[in-house]
Amino acid sequence: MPSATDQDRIFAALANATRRELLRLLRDDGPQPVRALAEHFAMSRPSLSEHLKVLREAGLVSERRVGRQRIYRLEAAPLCEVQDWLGPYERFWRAKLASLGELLDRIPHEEAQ
Amino acid sequence: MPSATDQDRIFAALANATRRELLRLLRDDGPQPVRALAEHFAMSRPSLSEHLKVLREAGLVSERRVGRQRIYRLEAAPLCEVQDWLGPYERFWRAKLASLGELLDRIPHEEAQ
DNA sequence: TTGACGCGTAGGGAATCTCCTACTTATTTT
DNA sequence: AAAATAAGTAGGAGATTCCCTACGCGTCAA
Repeated sequence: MPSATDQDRIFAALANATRRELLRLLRDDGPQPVRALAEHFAMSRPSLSEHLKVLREAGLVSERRVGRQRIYRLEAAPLCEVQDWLGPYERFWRAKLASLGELLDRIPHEEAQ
Repeated sequence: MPSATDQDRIFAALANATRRELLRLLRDDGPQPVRALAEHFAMSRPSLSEHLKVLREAGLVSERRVGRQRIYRLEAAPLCEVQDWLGPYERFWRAKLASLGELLDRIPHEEAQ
């Protein structure tokens, strides 16, 4: 493949449970150095560094150096792009949920008889 | 790896431009047999079949046999799950866009001077 | 029934992913 | 200055991805 698009990089970054958990930690606990993040994983620290690199290259986190630490911070902008991509599909699952709703509405009626 | 979760399968399925384009075609042009889908790609048809398999295993498409054709249809429910996953991040990019908005609001003022 | 069609599966090759254990670099502490 | 700390990089093993060609299976047409 010639070159990955931004979208490719974003979706690929999200396609891994460790990386999604990293994003969640940065969201819920705020910016943190690598060491603090690493405490939540069984994985080796260098492996985690590489996951952070993937997130960085997708624009999902940013890094700022403080002494010998590197504080990682969540950058949610690329997720906005995911949201936008999702938009045109929304009516499809709304349609599904609506017809499920109708179905569920009918059950109590029948039980009431 | 022990076993991929539903989320893993969904995000991984979306992490490929060909598969996202397949979903778009099914969304915009409705349910279609493989042959019709294949016309939009330079790729070999068997390769496309495998992409469809990945989408099927993620629950993003369903298949129904009609004669010797298999009609694929978009199933958007898993995308609803993506939407839900995105929810807790929303306030982060809203915050970013808001402060960008303030910044942009200021420019015309300064130019008006 | 023979051949063409629509589609999936098998098997394989190149590239990429995900993990590891060293090792390097930069900074802080003693 | 030496040791310790924080984190990235190098290199490699094993699994997975993504593409291909060849082939098998079921269905329809001649």
